[in-house]
Amino acid sequence: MYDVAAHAGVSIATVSRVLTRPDDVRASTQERVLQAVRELRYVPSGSARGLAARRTGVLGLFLPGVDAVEDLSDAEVGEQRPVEVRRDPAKPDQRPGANLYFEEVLRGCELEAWRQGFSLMICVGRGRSPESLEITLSDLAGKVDGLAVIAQSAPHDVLRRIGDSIPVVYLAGQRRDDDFDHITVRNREGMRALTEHLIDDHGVRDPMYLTGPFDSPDDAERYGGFAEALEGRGINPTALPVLHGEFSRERARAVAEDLIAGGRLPRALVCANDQMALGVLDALRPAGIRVPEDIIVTGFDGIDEGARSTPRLTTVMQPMLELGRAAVRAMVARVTDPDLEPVSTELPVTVLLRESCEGPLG
Amino acid sequence: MYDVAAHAGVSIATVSRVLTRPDDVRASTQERVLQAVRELRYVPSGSARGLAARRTGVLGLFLPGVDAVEDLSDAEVGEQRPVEVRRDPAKPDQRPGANLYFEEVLRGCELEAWRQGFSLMICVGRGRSPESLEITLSDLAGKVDGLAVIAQSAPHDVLRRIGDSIPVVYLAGQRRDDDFDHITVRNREGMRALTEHLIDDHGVRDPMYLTGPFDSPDDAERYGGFAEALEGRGINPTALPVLHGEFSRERARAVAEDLIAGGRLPRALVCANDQMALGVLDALRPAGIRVPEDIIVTGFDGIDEGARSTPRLTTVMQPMLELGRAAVRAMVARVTDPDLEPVSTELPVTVLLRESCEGPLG
DNA sequence: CTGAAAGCGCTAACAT
DNA sequence: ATGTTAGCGCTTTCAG
Repeated sequence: MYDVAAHAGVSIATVSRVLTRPDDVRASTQERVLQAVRELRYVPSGSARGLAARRTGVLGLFLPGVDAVEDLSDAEVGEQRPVEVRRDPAKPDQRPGANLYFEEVLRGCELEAWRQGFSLMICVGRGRSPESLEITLSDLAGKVDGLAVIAQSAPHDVLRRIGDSIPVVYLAGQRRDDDFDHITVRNREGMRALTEHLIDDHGVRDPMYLTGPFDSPDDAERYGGFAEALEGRGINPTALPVLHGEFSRERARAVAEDLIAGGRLPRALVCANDQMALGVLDALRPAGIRVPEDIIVTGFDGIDEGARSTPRLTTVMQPMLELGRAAVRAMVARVTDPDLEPVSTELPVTVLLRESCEGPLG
Repeated sequence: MYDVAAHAGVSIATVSRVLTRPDDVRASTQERVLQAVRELRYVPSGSARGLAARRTGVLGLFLPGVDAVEDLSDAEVGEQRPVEVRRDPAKPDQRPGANLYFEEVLRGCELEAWRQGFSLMICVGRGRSPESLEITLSDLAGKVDGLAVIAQSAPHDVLRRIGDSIPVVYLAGQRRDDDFDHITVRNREGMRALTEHLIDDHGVRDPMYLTGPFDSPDDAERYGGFAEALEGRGINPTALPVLHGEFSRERARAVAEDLIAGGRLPRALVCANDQMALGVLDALRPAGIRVPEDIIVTGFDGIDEGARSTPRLTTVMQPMLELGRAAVRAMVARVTDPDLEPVSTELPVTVLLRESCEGPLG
């Protein structure tokens, strides 16, 4: 920067101004400085800026570790053959489809961060020990102006610690009485609306529910909405069987296969996420059971694949991109004004009625 | 940090040491410092560290802008109804499936960065003017120790400029004689091996090729491999029709429909990517044309969906995760030793033979 | 093994 | 509109 200043015949302060508030500088001077910047290939140091300005212009997104720290080989690529040819028979899907979910949030964060002139740093909370997690997080916290954390990727007490050095916003998961912003999605209302549709418009009286993991607050909310809808229509939800699919396509398929074998298929199978609903379809298809004529199947999430399956999947679409964007907006608001009251936002969802309950659509 | 030092009864230098090279400090002192850190909820400033140490511990990944700066609303969420219910008839897919590709690279980068103790900053090159792109990039460059850039997301001259302040590694795309590392994938060899399999093991003599955009260097390589295989078997590739699908599932479907209508289906349709191959299957299915009995269809990329389509898609799998990891390794190597010769790495691919050419697999 | 001191490259008053 | 100057919070010699 000193070089640039010298080259342009101005002081470093002017260079700084040209780069941060160009309007405070005469156009001719500006031009000269920019010229020097270009000639000298000057790239301003983010660290120095961050230090001096007390804000880095970076926001952080902390995601739960989906991948189980896979093969940690240091792969010496040179040795391998350039092409390998092999047969690839079908295998159960291995990757948890859950990441599709987060990728959309990520896109939303990046998009909004960009709009607001911030950079985005991402960090995946890989298992390891609690301490290493804490170090990772605190390290991250030191580099950003605000941190968005996806539910269940880090313990609340650690977040609270970080929360008093920078704004933290908690995404999805359980709403708790913390000192940070909280953004969730209307899981309950979405599932209730969907279930009511099934009851009111399709005359379903005995839907089965296929749940996810026990510790999923999202799923708990969804089941709550399901139960509420039934109760509101005079149906006792506790009398209905609940199945367990762990949010996994494969597990759901197995569960559905059991149902088929036992001849215990209900009129409708309400799944706590799309992956499981797809798994159910996987089981139904070869058995020759028609959807929705013989059985209605519904999902939750609104993943892309559900819009292309056969039949196309009725589901509740979560605004994942908006989740990310809202997170960034919340952080930016708080960076601007650090002592705002913590706010709790619940984003709207959309029930998408498709073929798996409606049959062929126009 | 001064507080921590005071609290622990040591100098700031010692605090620094405990946090960066714990082994240089007596265990008891260390413990005292760590204690103070915890009590004071101290989070070290990344900016200050970066400035003093001359390295930020952050790597950057620059991706091409896939999303067309969608609705830039500032969405006041409060006003919306919590649930909307609506019918959702099938529509052509809108999102370019291409991002799936990059998400995998991103995962690879994040994984390897984490392993190497770096953070990862991501930045999407949203259209805009060339200057704004340059500003974005230079801004990013100032915040990281190294930058990985995915092909075609930024002009080479800008990258060169950045390249002399920090290491730049170029991913995929055309191999050029630049001053930075370059990591690609064996597009040519992969497509050649696949095509040879079709000729040698399935007796195909007149495959049609479905290309992507004209300006895709990846596609050019792939077509090159295709042509080489034919020539090597005494078939003249220029005598064979080439179709244009723009890497789009919808376009490919339309093209295939034309072919069907015209009764001009070849024995095999070799697609330059998986999305197009899936589009072809979309067209073939309702027409009652059997794959692979009536026509063989192949893709390229190895996206998840191809492993689950009906029939499952024969393809060439690109090591996207490895691409990301290799990029990070290259950057780290260069951060360690800045004046290494630029290296050019070509990652191996795998031809995955599945039902769309082999028929039912064990 | 620990402390003292000199910056790292910028921004933000404050002057002019 | 531009220059001067005092740090920002840390790492890193260099002594001890």
